[in-house]
Amino acid sequence: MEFEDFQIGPEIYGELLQGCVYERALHTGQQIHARILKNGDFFAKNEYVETKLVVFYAKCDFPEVAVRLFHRLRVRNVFSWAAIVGLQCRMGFSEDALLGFIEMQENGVFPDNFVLPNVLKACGSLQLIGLGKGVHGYVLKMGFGACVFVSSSLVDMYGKCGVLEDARKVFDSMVEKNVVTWNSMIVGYVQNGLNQEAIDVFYDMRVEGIEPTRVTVASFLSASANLDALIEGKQGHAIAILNSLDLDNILGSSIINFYSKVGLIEDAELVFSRMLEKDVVTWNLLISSYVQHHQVGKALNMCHLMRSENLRFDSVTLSSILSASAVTSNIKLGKEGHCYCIRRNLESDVVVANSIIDMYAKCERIDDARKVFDSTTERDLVLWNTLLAAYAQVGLSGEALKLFYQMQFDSVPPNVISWNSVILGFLRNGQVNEAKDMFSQMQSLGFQPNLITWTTLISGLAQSGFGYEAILFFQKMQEAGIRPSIASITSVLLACTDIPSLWYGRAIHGFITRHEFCLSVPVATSLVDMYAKCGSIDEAKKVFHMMSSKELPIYNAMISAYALHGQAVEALALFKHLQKEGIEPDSITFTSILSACSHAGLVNEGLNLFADMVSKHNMNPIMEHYGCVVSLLSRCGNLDEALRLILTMPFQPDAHILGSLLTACREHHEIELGEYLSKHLFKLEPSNSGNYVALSNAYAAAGRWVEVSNMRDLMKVRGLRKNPGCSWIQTGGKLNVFVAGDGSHPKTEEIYAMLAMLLSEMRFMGYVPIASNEENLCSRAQKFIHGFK
DNA sequence: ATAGGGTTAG
Repeated sequence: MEFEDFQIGPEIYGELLQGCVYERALHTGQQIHARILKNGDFFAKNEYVETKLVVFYAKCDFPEVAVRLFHRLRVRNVFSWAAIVGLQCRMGFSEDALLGFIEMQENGVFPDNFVLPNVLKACGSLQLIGLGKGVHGYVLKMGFGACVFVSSSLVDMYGKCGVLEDARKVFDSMVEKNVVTWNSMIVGYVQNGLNQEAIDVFYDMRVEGIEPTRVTVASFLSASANLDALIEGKQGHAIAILNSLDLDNILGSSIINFYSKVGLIEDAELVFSRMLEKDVVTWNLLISSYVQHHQVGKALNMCHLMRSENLRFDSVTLSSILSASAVTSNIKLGKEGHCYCIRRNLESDVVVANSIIDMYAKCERIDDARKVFDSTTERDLVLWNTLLAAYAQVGLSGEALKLFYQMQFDSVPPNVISWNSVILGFLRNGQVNEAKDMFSQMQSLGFQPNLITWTTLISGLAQSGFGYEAILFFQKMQEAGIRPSIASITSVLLACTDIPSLWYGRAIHGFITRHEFCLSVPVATSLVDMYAKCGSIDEAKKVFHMMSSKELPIYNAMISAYALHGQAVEALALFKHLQKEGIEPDSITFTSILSACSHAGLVNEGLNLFADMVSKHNMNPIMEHYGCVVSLLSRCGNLDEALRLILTMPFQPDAHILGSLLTACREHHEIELGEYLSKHLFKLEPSNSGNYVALSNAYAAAGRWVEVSNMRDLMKVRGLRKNPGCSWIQTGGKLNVFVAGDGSHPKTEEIYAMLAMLLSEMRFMGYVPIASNEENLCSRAQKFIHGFK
């Protein structure tokens, strides 16, 4: 028998093509295709072979050829339709897939259980819940509900459309479930933020004894990461290892994401280092994790390494880089990032655009932020909120409010974050009543104030000098059942400092202890500050010594406390101790220690420290540092040198530093210079009562009592609050009455008696006199007595 | 049929 006698039919080629589909062997399949064509029409025009060719090219993702062959088909059966719909689905052409689904029915071909999963997938990705429900009806009518592939796709479709109740109904009604069914349910919950439900389904699945796959574990890890669920996530990692799941990019990324979100960066780094192949997502995860934990240097280093692995930055990488620029106010890096986005066409991405706007805002370039905002076409809620927050931050409440109305005009309804920013904007601009008004408006419109709303108010009120109201809001927050955060506690402590009220301060301290808040560094720092400023250095010391591991901020607070109480020796000792502990002092430390020297009149120590700060610690002095030195120089009567320093320092003098010189003018009877400085000061800060007090004191020192009482009237007219310094004006005023009364010199005892009265009056007004108040008053009184003798 | 990453308020 001759070999040629075997008749090889067209079906054999169909089988061969099917083999190529399984193997995804494009090249072999193309050779078979060539042979079919060579063999002539009997083979090439066979319906089975033609269909198989379409299926082959479709499965091998060769859309041009697949579609061309499909259009040439004389008979389009359910198999070729399924191949084309599936191809369009895989290529992301969901609309075309659905058009195919409709067209096949118009041509009398009934979709089968191979087409339906793709159709449902297309409905899901387009979120066409109406059509999806229609397909669901078709599935039930045609009896495909029992097919686990179809029903799992229904679960997925409902999940993608956000209708979790229906996804669950389909899921629960399924008699036969496989791991994909379970996975689809878990994924549906995770993607819709129902993380706890996802975890519950995962546990049910374990009880049923279904072996998890990479998909299961990856989704479970996402849910754990979103819930900060440490134990669950670690279990997920353990399951991945115990089941010897392949650590591919997706599973690996999920593990890294989990560790990053719960703050275990070292573990994230370890998993990263063990991954054999990494893609842009893997790198981005570690980069954004570094940025979120303010390790910008490490993040940028990772960017360089990523580039050396020949991976391109994408929009996610860029939003991390721009965030890094924002948190460090690095405008140079930010602009480079912005340029990169323009070159690579990434600015059209809303998240990237948002990061660019935020970057410019945080680098104090609000006009540039606005320009970028105006250039965007697609504006989501976050984008509006970012610009709103930028205006609020700097107290441009009018702009913020305009934006708040404009976003509603553009049909973007504000959320709690938007309301919080508007409130913040008012508070930063000193518009306390407007802020409170917005607070009640938001509630009447059905928005529940959250922790940040309350904290914004408490902090804003405390900073604007409404200490009592701040404390009241803190109490109201408890009544609303919101547990305070560290930020709200430090804010309410600031409120106690503002009043100042040792009584409330102690009450808040008691609250902290009762509610078992751990004495964290920021809380302890605020407590030290509060006790010091409310007059109890002993309690400040007690809190300070309670902290076992001390960090720089609490040292700074304690040094500043000693400075305030005139205990410069203790401040200097603590300053030395901190350096012995190996802690490098910062700019704030020097502000405190210099002010201690300045209050105690330790001229040489202060000048030496100032010199050390510049030469040994390589720091650029800020206004406060100059202020202390100016005050030191003034104190020893070196007004010329103080003025020279002000004129040569690298910035315009602020009200505080001029005020400090003004105070010196009082001490040294330089009334002309004092008046000259005052003119500038009232221009700079017309509402700073300290300036009025300082000038009044200068007048008082010169015995010009008419001007003293004029200044008091001026303060009254301008609605300025009385502060502890005002008592000194009164002292001057009353001394004058003494002197003028019968022409005799005032007696020491009587003056002291009067000072005692003043101190009790201060207490009555709610001020807790601190040691320096008493010392100041007494020493000044003595000077007067000498002056009058 | 199912899977991973980035943005806003104190």
